[in-house]
Amino acid sequence: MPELPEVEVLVRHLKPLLRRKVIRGVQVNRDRVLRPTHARTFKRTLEGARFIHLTRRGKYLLFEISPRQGRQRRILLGHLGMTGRMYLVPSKAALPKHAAVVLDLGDSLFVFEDTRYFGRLTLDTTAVEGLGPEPLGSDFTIARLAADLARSNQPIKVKLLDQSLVAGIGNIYASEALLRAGISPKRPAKSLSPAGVKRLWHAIRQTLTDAVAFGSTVPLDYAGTGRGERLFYYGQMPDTETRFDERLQVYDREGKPCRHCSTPIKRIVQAARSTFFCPKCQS
DNA sequence: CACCATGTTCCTTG
DNA sequence: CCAAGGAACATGGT
Repeated sequence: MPELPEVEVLVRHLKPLLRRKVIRGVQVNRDRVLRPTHARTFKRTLEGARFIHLTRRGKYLLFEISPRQGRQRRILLGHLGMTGRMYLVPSKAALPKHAAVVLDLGDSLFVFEDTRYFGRLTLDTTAVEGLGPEPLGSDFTIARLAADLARSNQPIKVKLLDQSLVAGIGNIYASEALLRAGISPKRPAKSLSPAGVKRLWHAIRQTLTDAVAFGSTVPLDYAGTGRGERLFYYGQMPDTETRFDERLQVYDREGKPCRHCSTPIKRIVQAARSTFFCPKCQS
């Protein structure tokens, strides 16, 4: 579930639940997700620490924590990788098979579950230093996007996955944004016209904004009753029954009719990843 | 068994 | 030095 919209919704959900909570205990089941922090350091730093703020940067979660007395506030950096989830469960709840890290908050447990263990929960924050602007922030301007694209020969779809260009777009929303902009994923980044860049800029922001809005309508229940806890990547709207995948225009729709012109959606592989597009709507 | 998967990083090649 | 491509990471679904 991990692109910017999913992370944004998760952050909004967790923020009030974690505020001022003190970490009473730390259980690390998979050292790899702490990289490069050592389990010892991780436990020593977090035990007794208090959650102060939670923000998002690209696909990363930034937990600001206040360690035990005297020490400087620190950032605990989270990333969901491909299959990561973070949620709270009752203290006595059974833990999932792939619970990588569990934090005891006294009245509940914070669980970082990750089937494939590609995610992170670490005290090393260097990963966010190389990120480009927030796509929904004021630093991400049409002029900046145009200037950055003009220096790249990469196919535009591949370039959109470059987190130093703009932070937070992943494989699903890259295809979705390009359909919205009417631009072929195969076009070299530098070949986009000024008008094309402008359409892409709007498409990126609209696609992500819409996804966040959709996710915000999905009832999340991490409190432990066990239903609706799968985040909106797998969720559905309570009113319309619209499933997440039914909202997508091209992603994972190879061979199915384009929702705009009925032309079969095509799938190609770029940089070893699937790209979906409508050959008629995009050029 | 084969192939595919929401992501990032490292290594090789040019 | 940089750009681009591919493999690796690890597990599960179809």
